[in-house]
Amino acid sequence: INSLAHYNVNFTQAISHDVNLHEAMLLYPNTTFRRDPVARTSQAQEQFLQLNFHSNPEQTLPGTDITGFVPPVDNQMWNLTSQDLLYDLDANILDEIDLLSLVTEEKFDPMEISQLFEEPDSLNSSHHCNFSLSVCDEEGAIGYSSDPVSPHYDLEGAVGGYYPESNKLCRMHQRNESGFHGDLTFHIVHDHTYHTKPDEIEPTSESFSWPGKSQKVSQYLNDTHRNLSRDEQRAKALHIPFSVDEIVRMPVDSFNSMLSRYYLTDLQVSLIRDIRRRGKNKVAAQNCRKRKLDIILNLEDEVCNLQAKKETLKREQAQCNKAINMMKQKLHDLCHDVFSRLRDGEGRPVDPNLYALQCSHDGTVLIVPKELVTSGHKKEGQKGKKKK
DNA sequence: GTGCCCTGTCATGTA
DNA sequence: TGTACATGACAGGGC
Repeated sequence: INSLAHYNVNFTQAISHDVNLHEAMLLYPNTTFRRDPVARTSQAQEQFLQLNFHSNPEQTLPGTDITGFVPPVDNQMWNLTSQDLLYDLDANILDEIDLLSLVTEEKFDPMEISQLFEEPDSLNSSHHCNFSLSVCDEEGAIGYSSDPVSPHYDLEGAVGGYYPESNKLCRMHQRNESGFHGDLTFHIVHDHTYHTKPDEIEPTSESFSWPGKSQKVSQYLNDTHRNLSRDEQRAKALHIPFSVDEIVRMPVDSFNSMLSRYYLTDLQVSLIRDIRRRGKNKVAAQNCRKRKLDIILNLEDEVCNLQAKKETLKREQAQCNKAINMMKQKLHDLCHDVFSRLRDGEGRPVDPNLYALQCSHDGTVLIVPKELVTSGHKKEGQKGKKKK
């Protein structure tokens, strides 16, 4: 604040002259680039898609006189303004894209990146922002500045002072604990975490970090350490203002509406579409495998059932064979008993080797010479061996 | 080191 | 034509 007063900065000139891209974002009535992070995390997607329209356009349109947004020298007012103005005007998208290309490389080398961050030349050159206030952003800063007396305000990427080209010059700033850059006039800490859950952002005692290294690198390592999916890491690195889950589950209408309403770079749109495609396919693959497993299990059950049925049929067949053999034995015994009682006309026993018993259709039993029986059987057998 | 299993991803086909 | 879904094939990681 003191520096603000001290330098007597004309924000109107600063914004309107040097920050065309974000000025356009601010002046565009339908811009959805401003979002309430609290609402984002607590409201349904259909709501956050329209968050922008809940706000009074006049409040979001500083017009040509941004002094209305520049707070008086009042800490509280400044905090409100920094939240209102700077939170979602994330000027680091392209910055993040560049970093993403580093962190998503398969051959990503943290040491190489860390060297980039450590190089004094790159640090010095990074401050050549094409910005009247010549400040650089605190990338990946978590949460708003809670220090109302902090005299450091970073307007780049906040009020909209952001050129992609200049950003390239401004990226990769070494950060320190206080977030203070010695040659910076203003420093506004704003939230790049969007909707991400606090536990995904806040470092824990378990997460490791490299002293002196960029929070970005540390965050990447933390993300990896926490097993964030690759798409989650990509989305976070590219500041995609939606969670992977939201992107995947979003109805197609809402999805298309989101793509058209929100100011998204081509790379962001491409990533979002890839995330959605991969997410959908991941679920489909899971369902497919589950289905295949169910089919296999069902087939195994069916095999078990058929095997059990086969065993039952085998047992039934054995019982039937046993019954048939018993009946044959009874028939043999019965025939033997009958022939033992039979006598021919001369009172002699009938030889069972020469005669056989034959049942007619009317139930009468005849004693037939086996010659006739065998010849008759031969005849029947020649007809088709149907009767035995 | 190797094999198996699980999971994510891609390519392709279908509705 | 775009989208969702299903599925085979492949790769990578874990055990």
